[in-house]
Amino acid sequence: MSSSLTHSQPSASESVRARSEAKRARIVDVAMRHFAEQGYHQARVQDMAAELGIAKGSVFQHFGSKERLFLAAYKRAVTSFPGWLDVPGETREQGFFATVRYWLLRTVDTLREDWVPYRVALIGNYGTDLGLKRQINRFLVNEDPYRLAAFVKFGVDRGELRRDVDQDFVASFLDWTWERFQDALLTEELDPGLFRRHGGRPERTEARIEEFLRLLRSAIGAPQPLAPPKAAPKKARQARR
Amino acid sequence: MSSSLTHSQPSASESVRARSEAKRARIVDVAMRHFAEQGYHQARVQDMAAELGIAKGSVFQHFGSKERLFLAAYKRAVTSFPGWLDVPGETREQGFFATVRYWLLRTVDTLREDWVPYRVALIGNYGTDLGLKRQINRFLVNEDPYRLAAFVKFGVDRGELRRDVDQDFVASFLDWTWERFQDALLTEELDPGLFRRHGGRPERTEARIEEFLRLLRSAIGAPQPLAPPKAAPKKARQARR
DNA sequence: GGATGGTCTGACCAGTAGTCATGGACAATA
DNA sequence: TATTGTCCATGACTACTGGTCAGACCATCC
Repeated sequence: MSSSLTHSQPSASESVRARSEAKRARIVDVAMRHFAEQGYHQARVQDMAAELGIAKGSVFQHFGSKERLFLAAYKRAVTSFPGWLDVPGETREQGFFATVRYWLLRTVDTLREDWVPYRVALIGNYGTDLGLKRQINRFLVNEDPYRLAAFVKFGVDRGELRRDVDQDFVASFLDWTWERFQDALLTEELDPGLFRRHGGRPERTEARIEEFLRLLRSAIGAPQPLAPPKAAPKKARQARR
Repeated sequence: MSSSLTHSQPSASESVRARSEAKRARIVDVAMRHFAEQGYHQARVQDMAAELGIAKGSVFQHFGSKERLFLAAYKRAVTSFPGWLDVPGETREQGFFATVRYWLLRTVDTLREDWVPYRVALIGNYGTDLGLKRQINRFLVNEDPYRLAAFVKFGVDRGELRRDVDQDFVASFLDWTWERFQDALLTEELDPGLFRRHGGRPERTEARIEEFLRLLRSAIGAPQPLAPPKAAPKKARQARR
């Protein structure tokens, strides 16, 4: 990116640089909120500048275009999320699907505290131009911010995931279903009507999660995970109406 | 809007109505192409009007806003697609997953002939505002244009789908995975780089489809599709195709 | 012919992303 | 302290778009 590291100027250009960096960060902060609250197209660069107490032109001087500003906000939002394997050691020891469950349960709670980054990610995934989406995708492919690949490898190494299918494909499958399910789950309270199923009662959330995990395990789990002599768990069959 | 249907005037208001309808149809036709080629935001209402040889104002008179114009285009695109069960009787008899395979194979070919409706659908799903997406979603929920519910019921009735999970949830799961896989598959040649996996060789398409079907069948298929005939099948390890 | 109602028009408006010449703040130098 | 040069903030400005509307236009109906 920059060549600041080659020169070891102590304070001069360094502080200037830090100053500029700090300003960029402030702008991105405000931009995230605006994008999250208004959506990409409704958000006004002018409003962000006003809130920051700076001129609109400054924003463009720093980011060049609204698209790139959003991209910066998107990247910050996504990189602020933890990776798949950033779970308590205890959960990690319980394995792959326990980790998936952990995140599903956790995300619902986390969301209530701070939904801004999630909303920005959502907008990046569904609510911008296809051109922007292409750049977003490139970022996701190159950076793998959630460390999905390592997570799948983790599952395979533990023998929890099937090996008769290309590992990348398993990762994709997890990615697809996880993302859509999470969106359905989260937007249910955050933005009702945005995704398919509209009626779900919130108190059924945990049951839905277990249902999802069952399907997911069937799909990508290793063939016989429950073969050995477990003490016959009485599978409650009350699911059917 | 108008109360023409209450009066049974034969030709007068009827022909006017037809005329108006025809014009709307022409506009939607052109709009579809423009949206498909340029994307939602890059497409200019002015350009569409110019191509049609009419004034921009007329477009707005008929549709009120660009959003509603796109919505009309989207609806036409989606309803132009066949439903899940609109397959040759032969395929239908082969069952649920054979039908899924049929559509996966078929869509790739169909796309090359006419990619406009597909592109419009894609833009509706990923490349507009969240507000528009909400309306799109409402349409999909209310109309179920692909007859997904009936298709899933078909699979359940045939005993090909598992019954221990809510039927709606199975439908959602199929919807999610199908859509993402299809997008990945189709955009691979149509728009490389739009979705996650970028490297796939086109000649591997059929293999990928079989891989997908295997995962899908594991996820939502009935537990033991190959149990009955043999006396004591020893837990077949190999997933049957 | 004249009245009537809907349709088309294009000039017009409001509002936004993006530009740029200007000027100021600040650090390095003398 | 004065000078100089670099970078950045500024806000007036442009280009262009979606959207509006009063009136022209036109087909139908008395």
